[in-house]
Amino acid sequence: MNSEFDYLNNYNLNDYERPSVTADIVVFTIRSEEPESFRKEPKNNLSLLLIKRGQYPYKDQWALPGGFLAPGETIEQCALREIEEETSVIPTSLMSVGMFSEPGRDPRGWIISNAFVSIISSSQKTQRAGDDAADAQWFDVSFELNENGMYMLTLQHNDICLRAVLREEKSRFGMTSFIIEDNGFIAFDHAAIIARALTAMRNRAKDFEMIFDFLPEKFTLTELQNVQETVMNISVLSANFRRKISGLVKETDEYTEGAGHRPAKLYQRK
Amino acid sequence: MNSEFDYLNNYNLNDYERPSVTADIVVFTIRSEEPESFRKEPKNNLSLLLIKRGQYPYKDQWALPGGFLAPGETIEQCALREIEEETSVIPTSLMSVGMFSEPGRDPRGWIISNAFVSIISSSQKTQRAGDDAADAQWFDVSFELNENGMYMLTLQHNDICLRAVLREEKSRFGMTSFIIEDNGFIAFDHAAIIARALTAMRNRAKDFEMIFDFLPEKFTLTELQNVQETVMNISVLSANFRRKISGLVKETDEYTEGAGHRPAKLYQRK
DNA sequence: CAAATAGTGTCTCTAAGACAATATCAC
DNA sequence: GTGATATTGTCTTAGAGACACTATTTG
Repeated sequence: MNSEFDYLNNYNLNDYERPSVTADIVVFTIRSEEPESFRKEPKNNLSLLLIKRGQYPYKDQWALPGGFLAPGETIEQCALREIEEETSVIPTSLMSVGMFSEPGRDPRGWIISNAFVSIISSSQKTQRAGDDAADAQWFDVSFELNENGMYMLTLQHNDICLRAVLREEKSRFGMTSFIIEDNGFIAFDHAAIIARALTAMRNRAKDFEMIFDFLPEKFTLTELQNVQETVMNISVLSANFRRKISGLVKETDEYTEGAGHRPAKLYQRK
Repeated sequence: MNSEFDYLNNYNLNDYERPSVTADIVVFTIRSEEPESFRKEPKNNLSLLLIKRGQYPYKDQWALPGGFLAPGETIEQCALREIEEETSVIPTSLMSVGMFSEPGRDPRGWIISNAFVSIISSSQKTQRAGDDAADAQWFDVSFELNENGMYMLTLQHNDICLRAVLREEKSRFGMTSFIIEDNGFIAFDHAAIIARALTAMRNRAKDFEMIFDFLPEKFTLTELQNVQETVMNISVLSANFRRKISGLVKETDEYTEGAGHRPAKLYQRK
């Protein structure tokens, strides 16, 4: 009983209670509405993926895709596996936005969740999500601070409208946290996860990070600008956007065509 | 068997294997060396807390403070509890730097860890750590990129010198990851945790975040500048530092005295 | 030509970095 | 006065934001 081998052989993790661990993923994409005129550019909407729950708790309500961490995989692999199961698409990017471990957050028991942001580009068409018969749907996102200092999170899909109310919690440093005042029929604490994910993504999008992931490999600068504006819910002058982005992209010798106006050069990420 | 109550009562989380979950904390502080001349300002060192392991695995090697998540607490509460147990100090700030869940990272079994950065200010003297008889010691930190593209992490306490070699792993976005080439006798994957923690803290310190936590409530601007320089391992011009920090601090009407040179005004964080 | 987007030039203002100069204490 | 740090001023340059202007395609 003195060697490391003996010690580890007799070490029993079952002596301690253990939580179940899940990965929940906020999968974003950008969807375009049909333009009124053939010349006009389409209007973009930031959307996220929700799954209709088929079981208790929160049966028939909408929740983030996610699932339990399995032995032999990392939490990132778990997140990617769950996204693929729901969308049949493997996203190229994944960002952790922290752990949610508040006791009582899941009525089924002691379950803690690592939350992620992931982005599916407009070129990666997903069969499984979006079919009107399916239980996986894209919801248009709106997230705004109202005059009472409350954050309103609105998720909309056709006539389904989920509207959660959250309050920002000041923490010493680290990730911004949100407290749910009204979950708006979004399951579990997922409204708070979505709020944090949006905040984290918008922070990144300021420095032009993550915005490339919404687009195919080749894109026009206007498309890229539209992504940033849609994600951050702002509007910038194209001359300034082009100047600032110029160091992060490289030209190709291809152009768009047949758009009813001057063709645009296609760029790639540098 | 149709109601939510029945469903939850018969729901058994034990059907799935579960990992043990720990919080590991990189606790930083700044320690001052004695100046050569009574007039000179002391030289500052960035230090972090390591615990000498009394048991296998990695017996007699140095590891980060940390421990298992217990039922009824959040992962943040767990981290704070572990810091308090080791230092008898409750830090005012805590930042998550992500999950470490690589299978095989812990020889004892399936154990995943949420890593944190925490800061103890120079005014919060800790009895338990630092006593030469104790198993908890402050190690001076050096973390640099060498000419071969490898990151060298050096931790020093008196004649103990731990030197790990790491490689940066490019990930699509999110936190920077490091791969351990040589753990330098630092237990588990803690060298990679420390590397990520340092990177995250330095990124924050750029915008003057977290640097206040190293100091007491009232401080001189030179002290604050020294903290930023020590944490980031850079050197800036004081005139420019003062201009940039001016919006984040407020004056008090107190001054330092008896320092052998012009007194400095004390400031508070705004 | 009209509609619509693509792309360039330039003015102003702010902020960052470099550096010079002055202020004030303890001995 | 000397040594050391504290504090202010200002020059130059880089970058952001605003805005005006030109270019190019399709119906």
